[in-house]
Amino acid sequence: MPTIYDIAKAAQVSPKTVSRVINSDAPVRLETRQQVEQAMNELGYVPSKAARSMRSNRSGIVGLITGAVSQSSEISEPHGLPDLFIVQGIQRVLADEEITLMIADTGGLAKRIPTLINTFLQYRVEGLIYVADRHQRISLPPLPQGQQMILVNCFDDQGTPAIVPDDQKGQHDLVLSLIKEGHRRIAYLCLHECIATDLRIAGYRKALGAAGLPFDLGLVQCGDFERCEEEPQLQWQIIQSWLALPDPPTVICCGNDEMAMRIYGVLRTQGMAVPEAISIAGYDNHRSIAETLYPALTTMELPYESMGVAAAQRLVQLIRNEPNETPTLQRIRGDVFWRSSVIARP
Amino acid sequence: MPTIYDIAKAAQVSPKTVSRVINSDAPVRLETRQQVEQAMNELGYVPSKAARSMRSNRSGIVGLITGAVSQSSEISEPHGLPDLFIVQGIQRVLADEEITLMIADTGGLAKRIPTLINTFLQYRVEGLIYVADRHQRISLPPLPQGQQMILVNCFDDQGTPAIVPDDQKGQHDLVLSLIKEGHRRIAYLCLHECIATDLRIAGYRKALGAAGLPFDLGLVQCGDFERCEEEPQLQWQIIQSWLALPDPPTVICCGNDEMAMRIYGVLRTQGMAVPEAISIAGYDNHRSIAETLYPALTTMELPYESMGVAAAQRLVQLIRNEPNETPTLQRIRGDVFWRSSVIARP
DNA sequence: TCATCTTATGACACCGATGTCATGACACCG
DNA sequence: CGGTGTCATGACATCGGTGTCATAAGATGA
Repeated sequence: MPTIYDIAKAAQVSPKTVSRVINSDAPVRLETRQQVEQAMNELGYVPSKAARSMRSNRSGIVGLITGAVSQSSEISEPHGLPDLFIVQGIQRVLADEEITLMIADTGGLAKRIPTLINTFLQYRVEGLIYVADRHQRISLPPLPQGQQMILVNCFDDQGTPAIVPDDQKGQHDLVLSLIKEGHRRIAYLCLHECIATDLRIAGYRKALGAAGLPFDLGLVQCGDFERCEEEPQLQWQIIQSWLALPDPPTVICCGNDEMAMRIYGVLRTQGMAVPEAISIAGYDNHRSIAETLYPALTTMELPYESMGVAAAQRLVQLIRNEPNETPTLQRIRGDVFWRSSVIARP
Repeated sequence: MPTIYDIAKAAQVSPKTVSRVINSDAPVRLETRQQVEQAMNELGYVPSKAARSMRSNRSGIVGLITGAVSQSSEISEPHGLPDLFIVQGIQRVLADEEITLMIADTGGLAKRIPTLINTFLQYRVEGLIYVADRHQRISLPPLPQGQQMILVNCFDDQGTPAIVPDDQKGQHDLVLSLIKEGHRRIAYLCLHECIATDLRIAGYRKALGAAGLPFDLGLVQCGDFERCEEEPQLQWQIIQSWLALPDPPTVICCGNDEMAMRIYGVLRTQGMAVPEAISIAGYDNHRSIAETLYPALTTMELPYESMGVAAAQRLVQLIRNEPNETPTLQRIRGDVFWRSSVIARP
């Protein structure tokens, strides 16, 4: 691979002049420039980032740590929307900023994180991004002074800037949409106990309150049986108990789109049509499910892509040392995606 | 960030001795070593890969180009198994080899590829991997002499080493499994015309032939209507026509798991139970669909993860200049995943 | 005891870029 | 015509490591 010295020799100028042509940071005579450019083309010159970043102290690299890439396949637990979508958003923003993304993967093992961070530090990354696979509280090892970091889909107690989904507002908005369509009895088959579930139940409750509807504790049940064999029966028992109520629900909100997909199966096995017999709503807007299901699923977007965009933008701000007034914990909102699994009620 | 010079000063040795401690490539007196190590710990020393790779000419980086990260969200076309799983496999192997992965994304625009390659060359990557989103023939711009590259899920005419799924064998094995379970009339609702479809139809046909069953052209239909509004009706028309045959099929193979999921909906809307009325098989083993559907879907694995592993291993071989006798085009086989959407026939 | 070898360490150049400063050629101005 | 400023270019040091070679101290052997 040729260097500026090779180019300099070929173009009969000094290496520094070649550098000037490359960076156009000082005037170069047209004729000289052309000679240099010709030499670069002929020799197939590609500048070395290593040499460059050594001098300039700017690597142009951001490191991203995630369990996304390998987690889902090693651990067979039910997974919601793949956090890959977060990476998408990040990637898009960084590409525009001409920053290269290095991705490392924990493989589901948190203990690998310090090693991965160390590798990134060796490359002198200008920023670090940690992406969690679900909304959670975390604690990462301390970083060198001045090393920027952003947390995505998680937060810590050290005041590291963090981007999380607005789960409360999300469930709130979804339930409000259902109420607007005439639903008055809204059941909620939620996920297991976790931060997202707590926030969403709070949002569900708040929406009911805002519409003057009573909060019926019996209409909120955990429908997450970790895909055990009896899950369909257990879920059907819950639904049956709801249907047996004097004032049964007209719509079931599911903890995520995967659960909604399974509920489709359960209901149909029992001869109940969606949405004619009962409406179903999901959560995540996991498009490969929500759009593909028949009928297509009404759901609340888990705004992973937007979260990625927000995270990258904020990191770029930090790197550029631009002032920003964003609170440490930044909650990102999603939209309701209205599809045919919910029908309006008179 | 401290350098070896800072460490050298603190430990009262020369920079070269610090280097020797780090690399343990020459004997260092125990006492000296401890002084150096203590200084490194106290100052929080992290070696600079940039400086290192400049001297040693080894970056420790492999570049990966894919449309995976952003494609699915920008382009709303039906997508099969996310090629992210390929990246998983690659990641796992490279992590073991202490190689760092840089990921760049075309954002669905092929014209960005030369720029992305150029960025990687600036980092002096030791190898390049191009991952396509579906099995296809491609053509990439020429690389500098000696630059190693591997194609995954695609191949070219220049003899670049390539890893592709064995689509023919895949459909063949799936159909053979169905035949073993007593199915004799096997319909195939395939995807639109493409390399994978051609190979799979060939495999389907070969399996029938091997079992002495006739190949009935009428039982192979394209069921891919690009998610248009009328898709369910159009699919139902095809299925109806099959059911009206004197000897109707007992199982429908779908082009992929997403199509199978939609067929579930169509059949159930028409009051037909899966698998009691008719069995369904998919393709891809897209686990978040196949395992979540109710009943769970029998399907052929599209071995993306294995392909990633194979690609990374082969690239490492090339980088290390190890001899290998693998053919240019390496076909990777998957397994049949037998679940409850297919029942045995007497 | 002296030549030879091994061990432990340092001096110095170099990898490929860029920042700083110097220099020569002109143009411009009074 | 001499001083000043701009343009175009080059010499040289530097970033943070590592490869090469030199060297001093101690061990080994005939």
